[in-house]
Amino acid sequence: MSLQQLQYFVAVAEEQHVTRAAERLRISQPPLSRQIQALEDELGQPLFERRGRGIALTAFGRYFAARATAILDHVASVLADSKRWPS
Amino acid sequence: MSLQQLQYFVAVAEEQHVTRAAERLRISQPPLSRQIQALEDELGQPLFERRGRGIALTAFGRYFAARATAILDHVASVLADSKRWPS
DNA sequence: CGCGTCCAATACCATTTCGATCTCGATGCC
DNA sequence: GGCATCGAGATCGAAATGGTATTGGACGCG
Repeated sequence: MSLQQLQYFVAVAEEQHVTRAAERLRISQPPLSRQIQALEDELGQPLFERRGRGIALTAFGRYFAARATAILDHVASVLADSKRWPS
Repeated sequence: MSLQQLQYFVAVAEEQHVTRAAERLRISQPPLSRQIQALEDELGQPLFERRGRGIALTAFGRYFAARATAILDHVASVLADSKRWPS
């Protein structure tokens, strides 16, 4: 699991749409799909249901999105602190 | 910044010794040194003072170690939850 | 139905990143 | 001074990541 995967996942979860999330992240759609799959494999849980057209978060996906966002916020706050640190 | 860099940094901070930390992490010493440098570059702050022989945490390094540990704990707890999730 | 469109997944290749080995420079100890 | 220790630098091979092209399946519309 990587912070990048968390960022990718949160983007997809917010957009509910892989292609749009990929555009937002400035990458192309296939690598994004693969990172999401890799994350699901590692977690041992599906994050999205694959519908005919598009995707939808599972219950676990909703839980995980909340936790992932919290972690990313934590990271962002530490990064901001480091910029403000009295050197 | 990556979770791996945080793990690497915490190991070095705990060991206060790059080579021992590398052994604990099951990698070799040079890549570990480089990851620490990359992290310092990104943070814009030195995490360690390079002494003649060995290293020592800076004040910022001590602060950052605490935050990094918290983030890693958060990640570990989410991972553990995902294993326990009622599928 | 059947065709076109939309969307994610797959296949394949290029590039970047990461780790291992070897070596050097600096420092402390005898 | 000579030697051991420790972190940093250089170089190479392996793994991970991203891009392009394409496929496969589902929906909408005629």
